[in-house]
Amino acid sequence: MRTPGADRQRQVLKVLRTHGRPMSAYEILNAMKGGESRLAPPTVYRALSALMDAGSAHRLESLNAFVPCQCDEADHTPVLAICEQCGTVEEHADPPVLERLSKITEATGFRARHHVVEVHGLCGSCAA
Amino acid sequence: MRTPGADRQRQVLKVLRTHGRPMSAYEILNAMKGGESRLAPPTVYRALSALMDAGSAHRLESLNAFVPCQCDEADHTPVLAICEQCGTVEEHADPPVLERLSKITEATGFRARHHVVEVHGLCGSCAA
DNA sequence: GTGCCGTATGTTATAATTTAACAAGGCCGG
DNA sequence: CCGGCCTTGTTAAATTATAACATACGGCAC
Repeated sequence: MRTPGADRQRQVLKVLRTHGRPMSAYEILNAMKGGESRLAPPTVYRALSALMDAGSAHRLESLNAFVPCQCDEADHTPVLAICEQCGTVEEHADPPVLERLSKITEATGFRARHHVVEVHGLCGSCAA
Repeated sequence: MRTPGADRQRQVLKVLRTHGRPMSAYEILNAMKGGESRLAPPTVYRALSALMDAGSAHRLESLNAFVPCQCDEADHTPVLAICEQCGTVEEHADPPVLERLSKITEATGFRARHHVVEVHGLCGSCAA
């Protein structure tokens, strides 16, 4: 299996959007099992993989969890702000900071290809 | 168990430094088993945890792997450049970029506490 | 010293996450 | 129709991480 079904992708994206917080692959799996009894992890992972390729979902590397993309831009590397208390994730776009990161790493001849930027802290509500 | 033994910590750090590339916890475990037959994952994870608290090791969130800290500063959040080809990791310090990340996320009232910044690409040797 | 308590350490077992490898179904050209 | 290929599904297992339980060590009251 290579290309995950477009229907599956939509289904996963819907679950992610409904939930409103980062979800682990198994949380997604269980949410989807409600409507369909037989469903295995690879199905979910493949759909997630396709969604991420399309930029419709992001993976939180530091949490092993996934969120739907919150902006509409197709291709972008987000800065993700993750609330340690309530789990909400805010998505920011900031090309200059990515540019800067590339510059820093290129000091040694490194060729930057992809950035992972996650900020942990407290969201406005939880910090108040 | 709370505090991992200082001896264990040194042992883990030595393995990490000897290896020269990111290691998974289980790679560390196996490397240590060479000299000592009975050794369990929690021992390694606890030592790693203490090393990271001390800033002597870093976790690569996007690889689920660990590297020894390459600079001497005690407390710092590194920018890690990870070569996708050969696996080497270069460590950079750049407070301004972290500052900038905090600024960006604080636009919504977010209070930044900890940054995860990893750049994937090709190191100088592999890009050549 | 001896017995008790708390901290440090170790181990077993299992949970959670991810992927490899195999199997089955459907569509298209011949 | 039939054979191959692309898509999808499933089983099983590898990898990563932690909870919960068990043990040992060391000080301190007595």
